[in-house]
Amino acid sequence: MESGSKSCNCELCQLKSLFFGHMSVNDLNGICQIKEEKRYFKGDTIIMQDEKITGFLYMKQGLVKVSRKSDDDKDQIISFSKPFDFVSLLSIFSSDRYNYSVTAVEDSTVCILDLSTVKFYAQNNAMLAFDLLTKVSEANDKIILENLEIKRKHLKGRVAHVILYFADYIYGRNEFELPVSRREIAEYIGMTTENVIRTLSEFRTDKIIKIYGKEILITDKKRLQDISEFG
Amino acid sequence: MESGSKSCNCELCQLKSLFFGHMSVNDLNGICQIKEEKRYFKGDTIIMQDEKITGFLYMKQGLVKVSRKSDDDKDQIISFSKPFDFVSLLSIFSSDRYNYSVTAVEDSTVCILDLSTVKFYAQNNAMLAFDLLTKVSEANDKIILENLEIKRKHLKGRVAHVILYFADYIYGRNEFELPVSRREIAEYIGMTTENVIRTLSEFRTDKIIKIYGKEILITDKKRLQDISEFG
DNA sequence: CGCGGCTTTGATGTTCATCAAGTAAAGTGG
DNA sequence: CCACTTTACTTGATGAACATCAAAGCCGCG
Repeated sequence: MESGSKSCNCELCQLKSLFFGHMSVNDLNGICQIKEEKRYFKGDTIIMQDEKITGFLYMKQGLVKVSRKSDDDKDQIISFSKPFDFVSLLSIFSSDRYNYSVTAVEDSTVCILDLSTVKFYAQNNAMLAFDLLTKVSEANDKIILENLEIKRKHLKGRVAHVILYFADYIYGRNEFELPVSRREIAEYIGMTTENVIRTLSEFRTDKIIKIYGKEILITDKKRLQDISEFG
Repeated sequence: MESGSKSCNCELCQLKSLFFGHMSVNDLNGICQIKEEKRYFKGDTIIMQDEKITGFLYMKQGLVKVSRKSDDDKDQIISFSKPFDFVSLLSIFSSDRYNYSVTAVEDSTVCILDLSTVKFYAQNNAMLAFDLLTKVSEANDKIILENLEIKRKHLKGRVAHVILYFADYIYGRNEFELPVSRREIAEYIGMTTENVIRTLSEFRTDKIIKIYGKEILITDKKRLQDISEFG
């Protein structure tokens, strides 16, 4: 079923099913021909706030932060997202410019399709559009729920929550290297850098975690969960 | 083109274009036959968190709050929404139960369609699915941006922001009756009821607003905007 | 008429931001 | 490669912002 001239492996991509499970092999090849796979290094900007939206992006690998710079020039981090979370979905169907920036916090690989092409297919393939609808809805729900969760906690609970977020949701283990700076944690939970540091130090003093620079090791998970839940 | 037995006026509804601009007259009549128009009074619960999602709702008239009760039994208000904001879109395509409650804060009229029917149409009508995609994306974007805006402000800025939100966005005039209690404002901006009241009193003392119970009159809008922006 | 919820104000204490100062780490240019 | 600059991290001291507690008035409703 090789039809195009360019080598194309989208059919084998494990992410195919997420959006394109309901596309014909022909259409998939059509999309595949125009895709561009791009690699970003930690710190690279993938999407810049206020830029015109021309691409449909999805992450194959890595970790990114979604953030927004407000009028007073301060960054607020909206979410840390890994593959299958599809952060670029945030405003591509509702705006012509990005409301948020996306930055790699770990080396990341992204597939880029031409947005108008994807829109064209979506407008002609109800199942594809419906799949996108589901994904957009899921991605947004996750962000809103997570932000509510953080909002109802105090400083310590928020910091505990973030550590658990990385341990359980992002890495799936109790020892990991923090992919972000103390300041970025602060921008995420809406507290100051100093207080994030102070809280981490306090957790260390209380033997809840061990810290070696960016390395975090959770030694008393139960306590951490209690603090997150409220304490 | 009268085909059904039930009287049906969806074709005349001004909201038709929002979702169903790309449906055939026949399909529209099909949907219209099963629609139920329902009236709610101030205080009524329209959607209950954790309930099974069976309906596709949209507001024709009124004002509602979208809120979530957390584990510790406290309410957090996510947004105040008026017609065309389509709050029920929040999780109907990503979850089988509601993540949020919706409550009328003014008398409200809502149209209810059977969700599985709407899904069926969406899965067979790409333009309809695409329209829904746009709406879902818009509704979520608005919520996320608004919450970021509030998050970066302090108490006074938040209260000022809420007053301006009602004045400019909801009512379009500088004199209006607050549709919500002080406590609900507090639940929305993430502060205590006492401090919301204190701040309102302070604005009154400073001759920025006048207060007669629930009636608010903005007398110094420039100041209020400055405080909201940051002061 | 009395009860419960909403509103208001004051007093008090806690939480958190800010300021300051210093160390460590990492990038930059000669 | 080293001096230099910048950025990240850390801790302490102080004061501001905010929550909590308490008490009382108000209003609607059974």
